[in-house]
Amino acid sequence: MKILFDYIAKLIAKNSELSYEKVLSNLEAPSNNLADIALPCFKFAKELHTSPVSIASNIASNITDKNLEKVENVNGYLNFTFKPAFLSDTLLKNSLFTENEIANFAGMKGKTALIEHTSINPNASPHIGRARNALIADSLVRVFKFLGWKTDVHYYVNDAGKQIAMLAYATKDKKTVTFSELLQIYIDINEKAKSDPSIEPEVFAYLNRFEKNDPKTVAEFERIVSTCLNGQKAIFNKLNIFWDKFDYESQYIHEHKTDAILDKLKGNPQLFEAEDGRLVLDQHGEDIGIENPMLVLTRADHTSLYCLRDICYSIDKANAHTDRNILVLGEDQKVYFQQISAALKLLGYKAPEIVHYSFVLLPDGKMSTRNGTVVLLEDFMKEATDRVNDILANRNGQKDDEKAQKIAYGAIKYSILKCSPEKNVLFDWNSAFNFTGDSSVFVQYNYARIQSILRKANIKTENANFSLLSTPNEVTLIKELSRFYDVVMSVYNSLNPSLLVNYTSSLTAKFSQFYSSESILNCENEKLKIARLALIEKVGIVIKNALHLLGIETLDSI
RNA sequence: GCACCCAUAGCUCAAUAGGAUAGAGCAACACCCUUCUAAGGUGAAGGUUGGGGGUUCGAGUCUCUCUGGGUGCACCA
Repeated sequence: MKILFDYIAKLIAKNSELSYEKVLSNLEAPSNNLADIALPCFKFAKELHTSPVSIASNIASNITDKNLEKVENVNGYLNFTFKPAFLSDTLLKNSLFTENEIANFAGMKGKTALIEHTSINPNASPHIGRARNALIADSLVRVFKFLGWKTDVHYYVNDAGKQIAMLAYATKDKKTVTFSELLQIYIDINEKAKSDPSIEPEVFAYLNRFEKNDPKTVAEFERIVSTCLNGQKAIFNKLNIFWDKFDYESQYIHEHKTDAILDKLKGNPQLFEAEDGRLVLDQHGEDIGIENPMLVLTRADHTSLYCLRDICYSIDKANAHTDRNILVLGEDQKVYFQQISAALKLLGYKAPEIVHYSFVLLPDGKMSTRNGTVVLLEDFMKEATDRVNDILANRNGQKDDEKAQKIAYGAIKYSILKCSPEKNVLFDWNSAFNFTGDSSVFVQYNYARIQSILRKANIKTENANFSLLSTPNEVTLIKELSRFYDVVMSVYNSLNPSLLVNYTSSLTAKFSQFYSSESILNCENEKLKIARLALIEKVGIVIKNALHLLGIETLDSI
């Protein structure tokens, strides 16, 4: 579409007193079908001392162009409609569709991004709320890679916390521990600790021995953490989500890395020692949304607390000196992150760019790992796969695990990524398995239709004449197709993958409408047939790329 | 109590850095498979964009306020 904006801006600049730059920055591509491109003239009214309507109609009457079908004033909007043949040909020849084209054009090749995400506590199987973190971040990683970036994806493993101590304590007499039983063990020990006051001190004794690097305790912690982390990784890997590096919180304890930070803060007026010896950062005056912003860095004995280790970790990440440093974090950590950011600023480091997301809610309220009111990601994955497999058996006469997984996992990702990150997502088992309408299945299904047609046609499309594509359905589809690059860039700029879901959905709907109203293979005109085949080939490429950026796979047949 | 986020059709969500007639899907209604995959398409129906004020030529979008939901508020991670 950029190329047409440029075309119109030049045309207007030549035929009016408005400058090219001013026009270009005010042009719009209306989503209604009143015009292909429009210039709202309201802003120019003061400067030109004329009404928007007369500005638009004056310019309209000045312009004649062989590629335009219509130039008109509609209530102060200067509306341009291109001849369909020109529009189709120009857009299909000049828009960017492939990874190569887009990465080359974007001009960001070789830039580096460190992205940390998920980083959930290694205490249980992840629930679908946590999955939101991984899905959003993974899509961003894919977008950065697509644009030519080198990404370094990190996972911060909180392997030194009270919850690990609890699990270590609860499993101390067990010979083996499996991933699947951890959640129940965690729920049980939390329940038990409520009524048995002797447990808590024992747990803290565990934690204390761990921090003192007692080999036996460290091994017990490690057993829990590795069991859990491996289980979590396996689930995410099934969803094609991977990390480059796992950073362990315990290194900051065992290697005393936090000491350097305390040294650096020594003498700083914001740092003070409380009566009992704790080291505290007074953050009054910083832009932090709580009444009494204090960040407690250490215990009374000056051993580090989580936030100090987190600051240390953030500095390690900052010292990687990547072009961008991004962190995906739940909304529950907003204030905490503000505090960490302020502390980093004080120490002379830049905080990561942050992407917050809201929680997934169940129809009866919130999820809670401790109470066991959660929907586990792996349960959701399994149930969805089974249901899709049943449908496949019904349609095709046989089950197909590989297809079922691609479809089911796609549906999960699509439904979670569809919502804007700042909004709560409502998860409902009753409507989670709707595979019709606005879902990834609809997109995958139409992709399969395209591939089926291309297989049957088996014709080379290189010499296609795009100017033959002029029906309203074709033009609408082509306009939508040409937006792909802009959408990828919006996701890059806003760090919001839901835009890509909307686009994919809308592109597919437009293809589907074209498909049902125009014949492709049975098209009587051979040249038109080739042009249409070339068009759907490009639609297929964009759908495949768009889904790929969401972490969703395509199928050549369903 | 204070701070931040959210509120759009019966339900789940859109609305391209304020722009024209607020769009999809689900559910409910009427149609369309001798035709490229019907997990599809077409039509009709569904809205005082939570309430009230303000800014603007123009507000779902910005602002103030009220209501309701989410999240958080020093020695947890």
